Amino acid sequence: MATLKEIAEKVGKSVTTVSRALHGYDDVSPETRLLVNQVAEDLGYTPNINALRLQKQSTDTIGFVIPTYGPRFTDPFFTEFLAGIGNTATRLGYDILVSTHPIGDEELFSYQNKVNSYRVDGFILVRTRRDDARIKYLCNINFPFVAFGRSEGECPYAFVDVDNRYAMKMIADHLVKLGHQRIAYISAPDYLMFANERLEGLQEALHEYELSIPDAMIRVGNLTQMSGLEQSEVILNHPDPPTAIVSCNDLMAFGVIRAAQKRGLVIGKDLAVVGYDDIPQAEHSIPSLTTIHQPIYKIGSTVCEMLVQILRGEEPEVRQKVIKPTLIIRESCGGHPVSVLVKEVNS
Amino acid sequence: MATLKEIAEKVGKSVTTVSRALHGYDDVSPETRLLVNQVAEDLGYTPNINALRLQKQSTDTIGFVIPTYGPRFTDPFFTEFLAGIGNTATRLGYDILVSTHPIGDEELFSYQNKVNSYRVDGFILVRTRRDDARIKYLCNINFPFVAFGRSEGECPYAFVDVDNRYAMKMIADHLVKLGHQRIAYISAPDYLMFANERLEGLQEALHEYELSIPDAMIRVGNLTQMSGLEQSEVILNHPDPPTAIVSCNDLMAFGVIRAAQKRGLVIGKDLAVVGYDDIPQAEHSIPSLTTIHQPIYKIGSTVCEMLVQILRGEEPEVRQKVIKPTLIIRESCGGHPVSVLVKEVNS
DNA sequence: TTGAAAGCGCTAACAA
DNA sequence: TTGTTAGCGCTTTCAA
Repeated sequence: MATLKEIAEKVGKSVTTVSRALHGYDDVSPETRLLVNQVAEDLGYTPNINALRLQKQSTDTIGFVIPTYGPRFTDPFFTEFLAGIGNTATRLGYDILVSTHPIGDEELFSYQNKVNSYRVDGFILVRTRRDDARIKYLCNINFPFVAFGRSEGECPYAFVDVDNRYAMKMIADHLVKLGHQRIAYISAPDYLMFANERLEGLQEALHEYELSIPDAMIRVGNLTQMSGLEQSEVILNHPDPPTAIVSCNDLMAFGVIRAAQKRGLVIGKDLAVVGYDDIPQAEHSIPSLTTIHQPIYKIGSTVCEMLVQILRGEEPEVRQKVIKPTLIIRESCGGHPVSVLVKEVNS
Repeated sequence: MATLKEIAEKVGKSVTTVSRALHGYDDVSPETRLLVNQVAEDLGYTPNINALRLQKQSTDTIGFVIPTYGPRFTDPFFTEFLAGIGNTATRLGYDILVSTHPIGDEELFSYQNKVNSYRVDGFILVRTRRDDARIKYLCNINFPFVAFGRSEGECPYAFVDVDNRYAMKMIADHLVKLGHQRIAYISAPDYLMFANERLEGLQEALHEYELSIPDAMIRVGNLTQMSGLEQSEVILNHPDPPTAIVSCNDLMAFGVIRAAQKRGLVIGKDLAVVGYDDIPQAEHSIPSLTTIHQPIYKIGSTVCEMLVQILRGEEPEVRQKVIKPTLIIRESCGGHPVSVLVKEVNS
């Protein structure tokens, strides 16, 4: 409740002097400074953030619009990412203004509104699209942002991304080494940049082995477990079913496992399954899931740091970071661990 | 970039008149109003939110501090809850200021800081504690908030809660009906209000059947899958192990399942497992999990609505809502569904 | 070493 | 129907 004015009155000095004393300027007498600090302390003075913001025309706030798919929205990705940017933002003195918006045309309003009303100084973007209206808009008006993920188009914006092609190459190597030739893939909608990259990456990697994925073995899901289940059923119903199914995220991979188990297939023996994300339950499921690990928390934290650097006018050394993910080999593709486990479970 | 002043200059009127025209006051000539609106439109005028906030001394912003347990933080609860409050807040014209903070003493600073610097008009609290410093603080300074969950202490604050005792009664009834007598429980730290209520609820319900849980059969986990696994191992190593294990959340229940399967127990036959939360994978896991369903999205939405009502000075009809959850019976406790499934899987 | 004045963008009481 | 004035809380230039 305390304001500079109140302190000024108590101290018998002007508001200006109080302000300067509090900021440690050296053109204030030691006694005044001491007194001012004392009184400010007593009154529990904290600057009014809105006055500050109005005055300096910036908000020290970062916008983060979470793209949702529906009310039942629980992708574990977001909490971990949010923790990454949240903790970092707090550390650097920034607030995070979060809102949620279903993917779609009016999603952009959510950004425009925040820009126009001076609510935020910059944005963090996730789930980039190949043709991304958000990126185009922000680039156009030259508004600061950092994205997790690349996009098509020529705007040279700052981003952190995971090397999806490299990841798919590791998966392909692994599966081929295990003897798989008929491999299916469950992708996500084509407009999502990562879905596209992963699909292409897998195809290219298999191409090196003179293998390819038949069109019928490529299905598109919506990233939920349910949809992984549905799409893998289509695949498994095929007259010439695959021996391995790669999914572009873990949630759908669990759907695949569920579908396969439903029809009596033993994962790791009759069918190999690979996911992508390494969400916590990937480690503890039965069977545990072979998948690609991305350091989500770290990525969130890095993206946030880069943005703050940009906001502060310190151009970051690297504006485009590409991180190599790791392949985590567990039980769902077979090999030694699985056969052991299967015996245990069925005994 | 446009301000009232600019519009005023373009139109040749005063700032005041422009302001009034834009707000639809009726003491502005129709021509002026039309012109002003026209120019405002052309210039893409949006009010400067910080000026507005400074002027009316409120922020239309709701604070939400997510209590975290560590960097790897992916409780699906939070995204769903966040979607609930986020969508509702947007609809009602409020912003959500999110921050994350590890549970602990300095968690309170995060609240005090936001209050003192006028960053938010009110808070939404989750994961209430029996002795909750946040609640005490906010009650003390009479700052608006609504919580998901009750607390001990005499402050009559507004909350939404799930009837935990009722939920545990349903679980007890179900298990006893299936013939279980030796039941174990994996709880969460005692300071968490819900953990305490659920434990007491289960004990009371079993008491009606003249049953009780031996001390050795009550273990405390930290809500993660890993910890469910660890605690259930202790329980299962007991010379006289239980036939059913109830966990106070789904994540730990999955840990229990994992531990049991590791030692060759068939869930639903050798051991019944019950969770709490009904997170998405509860439905799709193998075996699927019998658990308590709470409408998290709806609760988030309701909590947000109540808070906005309070902020607007409209006292909500009910300040303390208690919701009855539902028991979702699936495969993990056995009965018909499981035996069928087990055959399928093992065939 | 200090203070007066102006200004950030907006609203509102009051006067004309 | 419109404009002047003051004020929200703060920083900063300029003058004393």
